[in-house]
Amino acid sequence: MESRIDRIKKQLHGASYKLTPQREATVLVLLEHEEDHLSAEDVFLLVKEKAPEIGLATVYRTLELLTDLKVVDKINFGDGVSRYDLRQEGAAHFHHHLICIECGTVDEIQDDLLGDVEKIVESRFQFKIKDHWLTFHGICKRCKPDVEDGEV
Amino acid sequence: MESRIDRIKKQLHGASYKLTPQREATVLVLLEHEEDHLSAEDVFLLVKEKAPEIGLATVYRTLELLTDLKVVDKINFGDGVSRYDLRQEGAAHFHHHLICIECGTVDEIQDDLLGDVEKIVESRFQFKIKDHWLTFHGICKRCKPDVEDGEV
DNA sequence: CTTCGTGCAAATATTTTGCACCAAT
DNA sequence: ATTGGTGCAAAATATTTGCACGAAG
Repeated sequence: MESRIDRIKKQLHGASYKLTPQREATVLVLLEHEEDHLSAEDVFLLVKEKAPEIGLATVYRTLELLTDLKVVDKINFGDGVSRYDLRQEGAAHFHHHLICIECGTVDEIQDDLLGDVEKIVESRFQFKIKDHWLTFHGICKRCKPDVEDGEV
Repeated sequence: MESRIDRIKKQLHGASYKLTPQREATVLVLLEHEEDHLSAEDVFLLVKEKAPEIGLATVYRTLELLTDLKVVDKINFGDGVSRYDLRQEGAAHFHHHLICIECGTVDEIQDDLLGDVEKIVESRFQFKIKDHWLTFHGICKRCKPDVEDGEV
């Protein structure tokens, strides 16, 4: 069976790029932290553990490359920093985020919630949708004082 | 009849801030460019025309103040710059954006499209929604080659 | 030997902060 | 006098770029 990194390697090769050790280490960090929303600096520090000689500029260049290839999405939560999220393979759409204004946690929603909304927007505004970004700000279940939440 | 700027003035006073000439010039620029999505630098250059002695730091401080008071929303389209949008008065929710990947135009949608989606998210994830950000990327009607668009 | 990719340092861009000064109580 | 607000310059942050060098065909 073909692994995720193999497929990313093929994508790179298909676009005439090499999977150098630095790029591989970067992709591995992203795979190992799929749940997180790492900044370039975060990625840099984690990659440094595998490949201490790597430079921050290379991480930026790799992340930009992966963004162009649609391997990752570059997202922005309004703090001054860009964050990088691996795309779900084969996902038609970008996933959504729930940001807790109490604790700052960012949860992801993979569900496709916008099918109906997109139909409305496409017909009402004659706008051909290619992708969407949906973020909710609010209070997550862990911070809701009035709820006795079973698990976490 | 009470004007928009008067109400903003009252909001400032209510929070123990003054509407200084610099702040007033900044708010006026925002009111005159309600359709646009101005960066701090954009606002600065426009305010300079009314009040040439103003400093960029003051514009930043004013925009931050207005953001805190929820007079404006600070938004981020992924280029490295924050942009500032006047809130619709009385709007329960932030408006949505349509970004054209061909021509870069940003259109606004005031419609509240997410009522049903929010209900689902609140119950499924036990997440109390306070606000949302929805942006669509795609091709606007002006850039669609196959459509003979009547107006605009 | 040519191309692509890298590390480092310098440059750039954006936003924030320190501080002295000014205006209005 | 005290407070809040400002302009300017410097600092802090985040990201990009120039360049010489190294690795791989």
